[in-house]
Order: sequence, then structure tokens, then C-alpha cells
Amino acid sequence: MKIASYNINGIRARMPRLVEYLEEQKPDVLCLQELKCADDNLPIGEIQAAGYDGIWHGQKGFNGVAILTPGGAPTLRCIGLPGDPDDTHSRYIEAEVNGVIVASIYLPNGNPVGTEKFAYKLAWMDRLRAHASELLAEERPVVLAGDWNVIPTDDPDDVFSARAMASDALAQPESRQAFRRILNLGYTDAIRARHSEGVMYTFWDMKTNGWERDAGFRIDHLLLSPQAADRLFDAGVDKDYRGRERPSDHTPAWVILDD
DNA sequence: ATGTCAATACAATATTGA
Repeated sequence: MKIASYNINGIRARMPRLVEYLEEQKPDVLCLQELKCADDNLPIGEIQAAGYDGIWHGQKGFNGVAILTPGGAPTLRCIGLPGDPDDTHSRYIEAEVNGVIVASIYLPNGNPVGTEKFAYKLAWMDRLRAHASELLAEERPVVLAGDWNVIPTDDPDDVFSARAMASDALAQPESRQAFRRILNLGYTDAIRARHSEGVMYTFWDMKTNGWERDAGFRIDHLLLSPQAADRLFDAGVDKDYRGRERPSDHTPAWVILDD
């Protein structure tokens, strides 16, 4: 069972990349982030024409998450992260697919540090930790997949330049601690479980010509509950989609679980 | 290294968010 996560950065603008990914990689589950699209404007017909269906939580202009599966939509478990009824951002959707609980997460970016945006990021991560803890109590396979907007370490295998990112919300000690606190509940970072060393970037900035310089970092993660980690067969990053025509600034990351 | 890109409001360019 291949479960992939792809920050698509505008689903309507990226439909060629999305359809190509579905047809070439044939994921059993694809978690999408940054749809930048209202619910009614999602091009579900083209997705269905590619043999997939889905559930989604869109938003006009920015944010938006979805979970796609072949041969019919997955079973929806929840839309929106519990814990703050006033949160209007579409950043969380959760489904069940073949006995596996799968979440598509678009964690707040949090820049610039020191503003309400950074506070929102940390508060959102607190809520995510609380929910992740409740999911663990179910003692079932859980995959928390998405754009976590956290560079886990200063290791060159995680970030092209720790110095360049030192004042960025993605690399702050508070962001990293909040990420570790979720891991420390008992989740496994699937990419590093399978590749303890090696460059595994998932994002290259468009502003700074990051792709051409290989100035990337690792912010798309799939966290596995113990029951999912028991079944971890492989994990990786489909790097070449970042180099294609009109790409997203992210590239997909994935896990394969034993059936 | 202050650059690119998508979406929106608006109606050719500016703003927002990343």
C-alpha cells in the first residue's frame, strides 16, 4: 500500500503534474496540500477521469487539503483539526483507507517569527499533538502525511544551509521541539526510518532559484503510529517531479506499507 | 541574494501568501 503526500501549490494550475503522478506512480492514497481552491472549484471530474476520487477541504485563495484514492473516495473521518472552533483555515482532513487512518496535513508556515503567524503555528502544533495522541490510543495504523513546514534538524541532509534558514519559522527551536514532541508520543518519521542518512529534500524555493542550486530542505513528512511502522516496507521522495514543467515548489514523499 | 508563482480583486496591475 503506497501512501504519498504532495503539496501541489494550486491544484488547478498543477493538474498536468497531478494526473501524471497518479498515472505514473499509482499511489493507493494521495494526500494533497495547498489546493488554493474553493470546494466547488476542485476539478474532481479530471481526477475521476484518471481513475481516482477523493474527499477535500478547500478554501478560496490559499490552504486546502485532500485525500485521493483509486476506485472511489475514502471514508471520511474528520474535516478540520479539533480544538479550536474559531480556526477558519483548511489545513486538516482525515480518512480511513483499507483499515489505515490517513491524515493530510498542511501545517502553518509561521513566518515571520515573532508575529501572530508564528504563534498560530505553535498553537496549531499543540492541537495536532493532542489529536495525534488520541489517534495513538486507537492502537491502529495511522499515517500523518503532509507539509509539516518544519525542517527537523540543521543536518545538511535536511537543509541546504542551516545558516540561511536560521531565522526562518521552519527551523526555529520551538518549531522543532513541537515536531519532536509529536514524534516522542510514539510516531516514526518514515523517511528517516528508511534513510537514516542522505539528502532527502522535498522543497526547493522558487524565489531563490532553489532547484537549480539544489537549495532545498525536508519539510514534507509521513509520521507512522507503531502499528503502521510495524508494516513499513519502504519510504522515499519522488524528486524528479520538482524538475518538470510548471512544477509545484514541493515534490511528493511516500511510504509503502506491507499489506 | 528580495528573487517566483498562484490566486484574487479588479479590469492592467496591485495584494496576499508562500
